[in-house]
Amino acid sequence: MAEKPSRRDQILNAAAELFARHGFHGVGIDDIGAAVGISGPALYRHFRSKDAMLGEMLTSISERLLDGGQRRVDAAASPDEALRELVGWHVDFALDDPALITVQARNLANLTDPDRRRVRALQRRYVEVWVDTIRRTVTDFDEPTARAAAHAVFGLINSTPHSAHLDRDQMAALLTRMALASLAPAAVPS
Amino acid sequence: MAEKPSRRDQILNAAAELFARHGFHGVGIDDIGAAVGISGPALYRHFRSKDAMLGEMLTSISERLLDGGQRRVDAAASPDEALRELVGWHVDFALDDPALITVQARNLANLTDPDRRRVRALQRRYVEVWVDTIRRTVTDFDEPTARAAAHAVFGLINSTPHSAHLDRDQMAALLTRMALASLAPAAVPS
DNA sequence: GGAGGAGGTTAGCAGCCGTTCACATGGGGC
DNA sequence: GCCCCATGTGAACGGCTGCTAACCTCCTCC
Repeated sequence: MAEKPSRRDQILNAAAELFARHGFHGVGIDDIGAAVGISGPALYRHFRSKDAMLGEMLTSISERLLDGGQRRVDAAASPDEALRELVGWHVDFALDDPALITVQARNLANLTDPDRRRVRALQRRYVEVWVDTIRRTVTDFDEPTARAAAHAVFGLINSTPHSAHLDRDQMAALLTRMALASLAPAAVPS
Repeated sequence: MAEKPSRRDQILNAAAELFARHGFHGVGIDDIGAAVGISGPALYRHFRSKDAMLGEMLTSISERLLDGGQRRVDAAASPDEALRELVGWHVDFALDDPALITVQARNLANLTDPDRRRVRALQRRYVEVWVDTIRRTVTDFDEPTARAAAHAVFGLINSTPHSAHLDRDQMAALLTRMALASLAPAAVPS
């Protein structure tokens, strides 16, 4: 028997979709309700506020990203493999949950202060995993450069939602190839 | 004598900064006014509406991107040079105007229908310039793949605003290197 | 079979926000 | 010197939106 998603999760999924498409402020409480077949204020039986929905959404994404990434790096046998695993992990995430990735990339500013602090902290730790892994394979990057490179790769991979012209597998292959190529050590013209 | 920016342009710049930081709906008319030292409704002496500001902002960015890109490609002597020029152009743009790039990447959804159509059309033409250039240098990409690759490179380059840890020149060098590497023909393991 | 809680409904309120209005003012051309 | 238009102001309005309130209806469990 497949897991029946709880009402909370239904709501969160629908809200993520809407937030991704129209932006946090562009979506009304009634819209979210309508998307799950109930209407407006019924949402308050499940969440304290609209802000709370965004907060829960973003902290959960950030936690999943961080510990999935950490786990894969820990399990990898070599730095190169770690990097490939990390790229694969992020690509899969972005392709499987484009709405969540979009919301996370765009709507940090709409969080409550405490929520934002929490999410920021998680994101920093995730970036740190990337920075360490990158520096173990691309030896000519100093730390700030590696950090900037990590953000650039996120941008590359997270671009997914804007172009659905390829099927999932082709897209995964393309993004993986491009991401790894962009992080390859500088080609030294002999 | 330096160009004195017209009031309109002052407003547009301030609004771009605010839209980039808080999102279109997260910024009030009064906020924009305050940012240029006038207050609230005075803006209506210069723009018909808040939507009109976003509309003008995005069409002007899209036009500048398109014809700068087109010009550089036309002036290039070889496909490889054309691609390098295109990457350099987009990188410069993103680094010089991070707010505009951010707004363009995130706030398409907030445009009026006719404005959105206009901007979409311009963006499509810009992407087409990239697709053609990419396909002339990376011969193993079919058209949909090249289009997806172009979007991915935009994501990579537009990630700029999220990481200001490097100075402009280093950042430009890094982004250019990564973008070109990500588009290099697939390394065939001999 | 009656009590009660979970989850839903509609009506309404309060605050915000884009926009308009009536009015001030100051610098240039006749 | 006067007029007038460009530019700015504060007050007010109307609609939208997040949230609360009051009420209904099952389903469950003793």
